[in-house]
Amino acid sequence: MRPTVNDIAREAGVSLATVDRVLNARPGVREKTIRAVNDAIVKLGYVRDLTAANLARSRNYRMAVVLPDTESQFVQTLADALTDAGSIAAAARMDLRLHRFPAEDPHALAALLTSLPGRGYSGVALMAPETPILRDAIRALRAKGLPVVALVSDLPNTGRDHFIGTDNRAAGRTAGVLMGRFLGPAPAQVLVLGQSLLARDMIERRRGFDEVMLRDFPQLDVLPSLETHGSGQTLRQVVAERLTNAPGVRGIYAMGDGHRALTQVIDDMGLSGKLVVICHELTPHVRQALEGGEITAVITQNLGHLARSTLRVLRAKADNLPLDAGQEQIRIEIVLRENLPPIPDSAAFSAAEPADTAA
Amino acid sequence: MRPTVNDIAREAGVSLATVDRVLNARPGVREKTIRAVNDAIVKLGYVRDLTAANLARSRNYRMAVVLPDTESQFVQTLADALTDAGSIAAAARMDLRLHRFPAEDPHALAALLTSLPGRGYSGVALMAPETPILRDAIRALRAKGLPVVALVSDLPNTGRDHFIGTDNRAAGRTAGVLMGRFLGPAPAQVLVLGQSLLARDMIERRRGFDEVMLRDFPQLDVLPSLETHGSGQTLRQVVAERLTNAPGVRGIYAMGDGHRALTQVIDDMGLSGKLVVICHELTPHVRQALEGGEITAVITQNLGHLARSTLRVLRAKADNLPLDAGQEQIRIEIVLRENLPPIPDSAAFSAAEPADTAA
DNA sequence: GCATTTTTGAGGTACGTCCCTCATTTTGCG
DNA sequence: CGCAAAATGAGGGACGTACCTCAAAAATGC
Repeated sequence: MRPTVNDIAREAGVSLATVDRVLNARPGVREKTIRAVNDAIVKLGYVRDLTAANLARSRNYRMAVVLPDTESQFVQTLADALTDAGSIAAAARMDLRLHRFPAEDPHALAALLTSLPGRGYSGVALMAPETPILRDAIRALRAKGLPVVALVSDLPNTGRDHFIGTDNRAAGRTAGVLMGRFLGPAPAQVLVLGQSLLARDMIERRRGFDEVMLRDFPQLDVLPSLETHGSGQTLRQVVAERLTNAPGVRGIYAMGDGHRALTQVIDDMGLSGKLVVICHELTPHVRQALEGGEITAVITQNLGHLARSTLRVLRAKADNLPLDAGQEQIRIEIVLRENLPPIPDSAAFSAAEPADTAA
Repeated sequence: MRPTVNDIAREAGVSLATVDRVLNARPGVREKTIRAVNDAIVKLGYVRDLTAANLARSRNYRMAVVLPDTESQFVQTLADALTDAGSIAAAARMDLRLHRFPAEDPHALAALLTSLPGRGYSGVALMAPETPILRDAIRALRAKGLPVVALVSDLPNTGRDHFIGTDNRAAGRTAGVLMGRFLGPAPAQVLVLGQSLLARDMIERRRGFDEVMLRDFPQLDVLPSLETHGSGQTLRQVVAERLTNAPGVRGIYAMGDGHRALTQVIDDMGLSGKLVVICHELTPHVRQALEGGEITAVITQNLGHLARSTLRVLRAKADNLPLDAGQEQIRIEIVLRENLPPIPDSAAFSAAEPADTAA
């Protein structure tokens, strides 16, 4: 049998109340007694039973997730992943609520954030570009005791409690190595596409990409970024024009969104499989293009993992508990057609229990 | 407030006892009543509180993890990851125990497995090569109600409940694409190294590798596998000999263990950075060789994830609950120097609580 | 309509921890 | 030494579910 608080009390020769005081860091216990209790804890190998602790606390975790209302597949996929993770975590007292804000309206975002503390939330996860208004709003949240977690794109100067996502500079470097090695030793030109919504991400990726290209692949000529501003129309035009006028282009690095339009141009020009195309984020479109050969490699992050990590981190922060750093690290994944993860069958339950509606 | 069983009872117009019978699939309830209760559950959005349920069940999960006693860094790293995950899961009533068996002795393994049911275990995770004796031992375990989970290397014909690891064939294919694309269009020879401990893995990797090489990179000449039998000595000799006698070798695919010896040969011959070297499993040595340039790319799986997944799956199987397929899927990861994940600082706690010895 | 079986209700205890109150003992200080 | 303050003990209710027993009610068969 596992030792319980009662065993600790007996072992330490103190009362249950004292053990409790020590365990929960309540005041009014002598240093010496604290030591005696801790010794007993170590000696018996006591581990606090989290299920019982959580029950007793009867704590609820209402968390807000705030995302831009962009209709991009990436944000949509992320939202889905978060919703999924949330519905599973509901069994552990989590109550995750998604909020969207107008992508280009920092004031609306700030207003939304300001309204959260009054609504019973005990944590916020947020994906948004960093602005001065946002910085203030986040500081205000934290001043009210709400932990704030940055999602996907870091907000380093806001004092956020944690960042959940990949190192975009390293992701750019990874894209660079793949581009360089896939293109081989012959001279060639590389097209870089970006938008500007999450400017920080784009800048960091570009920086990492250039870093590697300059250092390791001098034979490759990386053209200046083309801004697409999230418009498929613009992207198609710009890319078609470049590919026609610059026949030396053999690689495309798509840092941002708009993969659908990109795939289309490549198909239209009959270039599928003839270019090295590297992009970010494994959305359904990208998956298809990877299988179809329009896209060569994808640098991505596991959104399911990111979503679950978000919930765990929010909870740990709300309880002021330590994190398992290894588990919360979001990896930079490289996906080729050959290691495309199978689509997990969402109905792939392996249980045999009949009345599992509530389980 | 979240609805509880009491709310369900009131809503359905039945007693608490009946709700309990329905929730836990106990007999003696009319079809009609079951429906009424389930309707109330849906209507109120009731979700069983797992923390309370587990507490009430006061169920303990003593699980056995059985690994070969190979002193390879991979197995050692895996064991460490499992131990780490186990100590964290202890707070959730998990009691993970590691067992080692003599790598080449299926009888000893079978004896070990047979001894488990009598020792209070409620699940087994196992990494071992498939043999007829093992098949029988696993069947016996399952007949006694112990779920059996295969680790790293699948045991498809044993009736194991679940497999936790990567698709080795796909991993081999991935290695193949990288090798092919990294080597470029010029003809070259590729050396393949393997051992034989976990024969199934090696065969599958080789098959996947060849599949891609034949189909996509006909200019590359893949030499027959060299067996190293896990001996660094042998590996060094064999590889040195081949590299000297076959000057066309520009790539090495190391399917199995022995990275330390491999790195050494490459360094000794002054070939660091001049060959495309692809291997499996990101152990500390491999990480170092990746940074040093002796190894170009690593196909790996996240052992931390694998370990945590193992615990979750064992627990779910023990409780006969459904799995979250997406979360339990172990991905085939490609690691280059540029996306080498930082070593998670194991002391990177972000809590501020003082008396956290027991938390 | 009666006996029998099946279904339902009522109530209680347990799980391990949290958190509260009130009394009692010990300690520190003048 | 005496008094106030600090430390500790004793006890109990709560969290939400599981699981048990026994009695009562309802459905079923004849």
